Amino acid sequence: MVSIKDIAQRAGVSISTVSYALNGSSKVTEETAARIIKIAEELNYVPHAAARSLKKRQSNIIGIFLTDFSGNFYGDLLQGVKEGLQGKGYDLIVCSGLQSHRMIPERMIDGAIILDETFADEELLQYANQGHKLVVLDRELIHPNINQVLLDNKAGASLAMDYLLEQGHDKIYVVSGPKGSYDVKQRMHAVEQVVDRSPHLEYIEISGDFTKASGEAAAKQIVDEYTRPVAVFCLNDEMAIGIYNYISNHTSLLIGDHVHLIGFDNIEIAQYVQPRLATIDYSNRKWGALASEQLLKLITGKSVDHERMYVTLVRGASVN
Amino acid sequence: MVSIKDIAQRAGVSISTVSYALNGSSKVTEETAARIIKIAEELNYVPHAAARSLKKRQSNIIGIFLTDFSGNFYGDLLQGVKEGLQGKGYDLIVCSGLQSHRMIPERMIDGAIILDETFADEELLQYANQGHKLVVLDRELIHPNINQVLLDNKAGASLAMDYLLEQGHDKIYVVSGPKGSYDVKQRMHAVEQVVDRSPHLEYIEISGDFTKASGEAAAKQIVDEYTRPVAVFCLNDEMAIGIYNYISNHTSLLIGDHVHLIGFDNIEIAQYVQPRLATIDYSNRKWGALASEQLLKLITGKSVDHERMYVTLVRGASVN
DNA sequence: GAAGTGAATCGAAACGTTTCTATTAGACAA
DNA sequence: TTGTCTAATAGAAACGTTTCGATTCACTTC
Repeated sequence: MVSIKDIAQRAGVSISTVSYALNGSSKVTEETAARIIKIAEELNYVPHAAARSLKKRQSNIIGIFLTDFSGNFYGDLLQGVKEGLQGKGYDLIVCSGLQSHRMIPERMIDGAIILDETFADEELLQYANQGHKLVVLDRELIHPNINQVLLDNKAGASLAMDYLLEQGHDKIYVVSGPKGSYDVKQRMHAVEQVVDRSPHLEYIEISGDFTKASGEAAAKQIVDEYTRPVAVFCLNDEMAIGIYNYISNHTSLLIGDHVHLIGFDNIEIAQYVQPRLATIDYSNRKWGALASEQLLKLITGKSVDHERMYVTLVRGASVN
Repeated sequence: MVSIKDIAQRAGVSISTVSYALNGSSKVTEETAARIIKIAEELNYVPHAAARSLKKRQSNIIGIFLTDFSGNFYGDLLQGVKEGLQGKGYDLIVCSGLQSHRMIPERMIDGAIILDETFADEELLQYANQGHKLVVLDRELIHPNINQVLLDNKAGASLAMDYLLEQGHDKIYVVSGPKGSYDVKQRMHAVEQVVDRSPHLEYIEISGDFTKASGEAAAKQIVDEYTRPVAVFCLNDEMAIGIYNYISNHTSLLIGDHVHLIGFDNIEIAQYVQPRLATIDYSNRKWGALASEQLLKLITGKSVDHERMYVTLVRGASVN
């Protein structure tokens, strides 16, 4: 592999001159610079990322961490992050899995966006204490090196509950999500608030884990207990899809008729199932863009403000 | 940041001893090793990835390159790759965009899986010539440092065409994909073969680019020309979904009735649209696993064989 | 014409590792 | 006692950069 040293030799200059020339420093004459750059191109020179980041103490890479790659969730978010980083001199890498946590302390990346339950709060705080810059999307964490862009979960859950209430229900099944999840806590909290202020309303919590399979399990329970039309609020769309699957494969009940169903996230499938799934919408793309924007501010030492992602109700024939 | 040097100082040994101890070399006494490791833990030591990979000339990271993050395509593939790498000492990063190509020549990764049209063949061959190990999923490329795991596109396209033929069609619209794409060429080639051997069959090519939008545009053309029930083969499901969108929003025609439609890829949405989209199926997860397996073989110098991904027909009410 | 100035270039140290070679100190044999 | 061997440890070079400080040399300036 050709290094700066080879170029120096061929050009008859010192390696420092080559480095300056290649980095566009004004310390070197235009003509020598041009000559050096030409030689570099001829030799097909490419800088060695590890060497450079060892010396410069930065890699110009930022990482986004996801719990897993499957699911219909991430495409637009990643696209948003990528766009937010466009032209800022940073490259994006996507990581998943416990193994990959090491990228942060091993200083392979200059900053991280976290949407990954497999990180513990303490772990993240430790990284932040070591000077790493983080943006968290799935928890609340106060630290000078951490910023957060959170969904307005409470507003979303309230919207969903109110929509079901409009239909005159007095009993609502709520299919929850992973226990530790911040989003779940927030959403459940809002559910309870709605119930508290509605005299004749009760809710039944069915525990889920945000997967389709757990949606199917929930559906089974709901169907087994079925006596009259019911309302169901799934804390995410993925589980709602599971409910569609179960209901249509194992029963003759109809969604939107016997089972009034609303989800959360507005994943793409939501608009293709019959009847259309009512849900809570927000722009994943914007979320990603906001996150990367905040992270760049953190890295460059600019002041940051805690942004919030607003949500809206998407009505659908799965309710009413 | 604490380095090996700090540990050495604190333990009263040389840095080489620390390095040996931390790497589990048998050159150092068990007790000193234990002592050093304890200190390292106390100090919260983490190796500096860049320094290590500069010296060792490898990063223990492999990268997968995708054209873009959006689309309903990649989840399972990535999951498969990740699983294939499990416990092999390599971490996975996902990259997208022209910018990120640099990861390869800058030696940030030890190998790459390519499913990304933004790489030119020559570019990849150049990398291979420089000793980089690659597995390509979207083209045919012969080189000792390149392996390929390709879809059986021809079989898939033939299956799709034959399925439509079974319904008695004598005219088939084929919505194609990006011009340069290997998969598209293969599929179109198979289409032509089927047409050649079927006396009374003609096909009309509509150019597409694998996006939903281009599916909608194709649908418009098909609808404008509509006189009697037609058959449509979309070279991927994404465009087929575009056709669903257009037909249901702008016409009173019915898919499966007036328009017999089949796609390719069996994306998740295909099973939720009404009527179910007929398509060509293969396991993305397996594809990814195979790819990573081949890449590891390439990296460790084992002999490789060119694997192939087989496909099957998924019947659906969108045809017939 | 000597001293000073500034631009261009060079040399060397440093970043944090790994690993080759050298040193040290016991253990053992003669 | 002396020498040899071995196990443990230390020292130093190297990986490919960047960057600080030093050097050179052609010009001014007085």
